[in-house]
Amino acid sequence: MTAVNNKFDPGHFFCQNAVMNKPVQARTLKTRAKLINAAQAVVATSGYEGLRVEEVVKRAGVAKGTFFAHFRDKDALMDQLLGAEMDRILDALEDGPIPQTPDQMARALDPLIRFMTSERYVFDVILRYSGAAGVTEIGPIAHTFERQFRLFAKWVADRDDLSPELLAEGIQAFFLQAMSLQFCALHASSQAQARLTTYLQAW
Amino acid sequence: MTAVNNKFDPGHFFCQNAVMNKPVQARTLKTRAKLINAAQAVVATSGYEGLRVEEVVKRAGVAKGTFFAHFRDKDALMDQLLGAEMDRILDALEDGPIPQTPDQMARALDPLIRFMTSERYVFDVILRYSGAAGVTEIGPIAHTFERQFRLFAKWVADRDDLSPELLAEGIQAFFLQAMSLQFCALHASSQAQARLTTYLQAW
DNA sequence: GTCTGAAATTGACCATGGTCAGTTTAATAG
DNA sequence: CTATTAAACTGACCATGGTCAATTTCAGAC
Repeated sequence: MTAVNNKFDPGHFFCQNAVMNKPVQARTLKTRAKLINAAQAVVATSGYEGLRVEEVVKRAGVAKGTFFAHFRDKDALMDQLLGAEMDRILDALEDGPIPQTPDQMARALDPLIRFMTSERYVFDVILRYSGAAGVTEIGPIAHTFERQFRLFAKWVADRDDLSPELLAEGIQAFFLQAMSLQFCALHASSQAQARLTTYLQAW
Repeated sequence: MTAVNNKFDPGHFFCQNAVMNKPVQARTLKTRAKLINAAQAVVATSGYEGLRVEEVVKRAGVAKGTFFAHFRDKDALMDQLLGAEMDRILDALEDGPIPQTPDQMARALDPLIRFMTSERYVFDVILRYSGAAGVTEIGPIAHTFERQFRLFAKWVADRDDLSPELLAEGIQAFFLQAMSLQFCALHASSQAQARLTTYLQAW
């Protein structure tokens, strides 16, 4: 978890113009990497919930203002961190075989469920960013939801009663519902995966 | 919207013990009412997004500490305000006739959809509180989700292919999905109500 | 009345995310 | 090499939610 290979696409934030090559200084990438690495180190010891911007900049050896020159706000950093982790999980998912039964589907989604519900705060941020806020920018988390959607659509491509897109949106809805209920006092007992299986059988 | 009839059940917060009658001073209720009224006044002029605790206590004429003696945190106040409003909408919904078609259902839910998606911040808080955080306390918003659930179950009580409970959970999942996509950059164009209709037809 | 303990209230203080005018650094022109 | 200029960086400062030891108010006992 610490200092993993950075697959944080460089220049994601500052690429407003695809045509003219941006004069991105090497310094910028270095600082950015320092911030991300510091953040991952903090997460490794304190969890996402315990992430403090002050701590990140202290470890990265930069000023607070620098942080906000690289990330619009703390949530934007979370977006990067969580998005990257979810991408890793989705990579593995896409490599695996296509699940055939609802039970297999729910089981395949287990790693994603575990991560997304690992902390209440994590789930909240993911939900908040699952549909990108502004039309201007679609962040890493929102992208993973697109990937999810396409993956689900692929899983049900051979069903002919409903369109794969509609079925995929349905699966996504149940997927989120199953996880939401994990945090719900009224339904805390039963597991998300089991609940998801039930939904998918009906769908 | 301003200074409506207070249906904020008094003593909801401090009733830890159902047996021994609590010595709740009249002063407490009065302060509490002042805070709620002040909050509603602020919301009426600045919206939920513009709600500031400082502003509320200033209008209520109490100190900041008093606020937090009455509400665990700012979100707890939001829970009360939003829960009360949603209860009002649900009251009207329960009075009306039972919708028969998916289209009628989606149309009936329109007032609820409008309110819940009226502000991004509102939707975020509602989602966060829809499943109460701790088992110890289930707040007003979580209660409205229970009401929703029971209402949906009543709407589909005569279907015999699946249990009303499962169907109701499904409707709730689609209901939230339809609203989430409202805020999503990738699907901003189509309306939540139309999307919900599509889901319900398939369900 | 007044004494007493519990409940309610106060406001100075803290924690933390976020801002921005000013400074430093680096790339390019001459 | 120096001047120029834009990008990157700095850190003092602000905004706002939240805390808590000290104070005030209230209700019941005498």
